[in-house]
Amino acid sequence: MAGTADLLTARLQAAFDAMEPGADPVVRPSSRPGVDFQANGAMALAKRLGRPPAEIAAQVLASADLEGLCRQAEIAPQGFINFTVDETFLVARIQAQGADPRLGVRPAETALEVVVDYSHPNVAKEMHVGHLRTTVIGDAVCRLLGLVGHRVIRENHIGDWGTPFGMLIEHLVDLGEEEAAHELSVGDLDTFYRQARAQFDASAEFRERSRLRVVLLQSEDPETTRLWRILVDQSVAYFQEVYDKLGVLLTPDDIVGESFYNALLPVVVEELAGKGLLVDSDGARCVFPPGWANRDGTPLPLIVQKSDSGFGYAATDLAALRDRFGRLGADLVLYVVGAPQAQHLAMCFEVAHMAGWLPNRDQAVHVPFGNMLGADRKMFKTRSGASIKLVDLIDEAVSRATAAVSEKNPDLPAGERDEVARMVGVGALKYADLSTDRVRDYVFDWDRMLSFDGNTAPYLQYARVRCLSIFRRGEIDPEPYLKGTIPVGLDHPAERALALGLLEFPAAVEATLETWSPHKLCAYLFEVAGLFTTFFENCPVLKAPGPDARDSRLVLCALSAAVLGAGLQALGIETPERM
RNA sequence: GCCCCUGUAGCUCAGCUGGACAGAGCGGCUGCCUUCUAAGCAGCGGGUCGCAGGUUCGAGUCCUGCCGGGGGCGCCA
Repeated sequence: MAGTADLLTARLQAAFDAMEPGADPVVRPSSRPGVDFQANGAMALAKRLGRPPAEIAAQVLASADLEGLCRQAEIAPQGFINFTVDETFLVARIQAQGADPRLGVRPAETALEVVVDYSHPNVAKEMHVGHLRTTVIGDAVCRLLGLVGHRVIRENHIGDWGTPFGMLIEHLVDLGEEEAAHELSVGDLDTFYRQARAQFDASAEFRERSRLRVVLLQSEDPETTRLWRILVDQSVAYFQEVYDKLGVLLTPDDIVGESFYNALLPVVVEELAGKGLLVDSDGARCVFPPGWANRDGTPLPLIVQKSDSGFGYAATDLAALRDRFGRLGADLVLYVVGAPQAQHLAMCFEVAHMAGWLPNRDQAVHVPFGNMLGADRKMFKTRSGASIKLVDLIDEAVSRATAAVSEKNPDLPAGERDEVARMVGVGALKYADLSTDRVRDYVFDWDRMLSFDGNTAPYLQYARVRCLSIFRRGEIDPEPYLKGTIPVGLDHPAERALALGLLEFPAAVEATLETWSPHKLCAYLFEVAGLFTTFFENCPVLKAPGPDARDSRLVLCALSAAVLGAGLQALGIETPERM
């Protein structure tokens, strides 16, 4: 089911083609009173054809078939064509949307195999605020991809390898396995890591042990591997606790850590060398993709193998690309990774393309995001300057929401109150992250994200609850109202505006996926919530003028709840039935 | 020095890939609860869209150059 604007475009296309093949009608929603959409394409044509815009517009209108779609079409002197959509058309669309379990969202023409690389915490290191955005945005992207029928392969590329593991394993040995496992299982990863670091800095003997341990790890010494496995397993269990709290799709099965690619690294080097891409530079084996320059203007290398023969992270990233397009048969790989990695990823993509692993450059996409900032517009940190644990952030969101829910609705039973508070608190945290353009830094503000006013999760959740409460109050089952069999009238402007808004849901989903920008869906849902509350204020439902008006309005309520619910779910935000 | 991102109301953010007078929330001011949840709604006030040029019938949106903020630029990941 296409958006109304798309349908109008399709109707106008032939008329525009007749003027100039391929001419774009440029249909946009209109903000003018009484006008639903406008077509701006006549002006551009007028210039090219050397004729007055209004004349072009008139000719377009004369030949376009708008039967059953538009009640009215008017030409403004500048050449805008203003359309008012036919009410019976709107009603039919509303009924069709309600009857469609997908609410009009069209499956993608071709279902793709999409790998989404996101979250990627580090073993034996605390998950902190820096992991929130990648995890939350990645989760929303996965859900949206699934919504339109793509096959999604989540890959959590955790940091489970590298020289720090010598130090971490030695610290584990010093602590004793049981004590270490205990410490890690309570989630005190920061302390564990800091202690290891402190030992490393303080003791030459420890440094030497750590160095030797790295060698043992790399040579797959069984005992060392066993100790390493303890660190990984404990950390993965801890990550899962955080993911469960956050309500994201990730599971331990999605983990494909850096170590997974170890065996492939020599293959990567071999194949690059075989294609003549590898250049020895100061002892390191590098690829120099064209177009990147160094500080001094010399070509910038992607270092695949360091001069000490160790592999850099570029090698791992290349191996992952090779694996994803080769073994996994991916059509598309998305990297939900912070903006600072842009150059690194672009170089990896370029090299993978040169090596023939990445068929087309546009099949690997960096989905970058900016930082979370504190009120002082600096990196979000605690007063003491430490990074904030993600669990603490989640817990505080829930506790703040608990306070708010208790205050606003003291009648909720304690059990339900806690559940609602969890949905509201976590939802608010996630929505704050999703609702602004991801490439920009955003300012973290508890009060704003938990506010019930404005573009927030609680406001949207509440708008949906208001829809549902009408059914509860009237002891009405909403289900029959989504069958598309109940007559709908759109006499009141608020009803009409709401209907037009609800019909844009599929278009909003598509626009969101086009640029991997969850904030577009957020903005749409906020708009729908606003349209609904206006309708709610102006159009009594249970006390409607008559049974027909009541049923008609119940259809709008049911569909509003469905669209808000589906939209929030697609963003990974839970939807309470009461608040 | 080169490259990437960014600059819109006092604050936080939208602005649908160039369309009609730039929108929303918060904060400020004013109204609205015996009526489906006031966790809400309606209204008022508030912007030379960083600056200067350019392209265009039309620019917050595209191009160039400055200014301010953030980030990246060879063996950490």
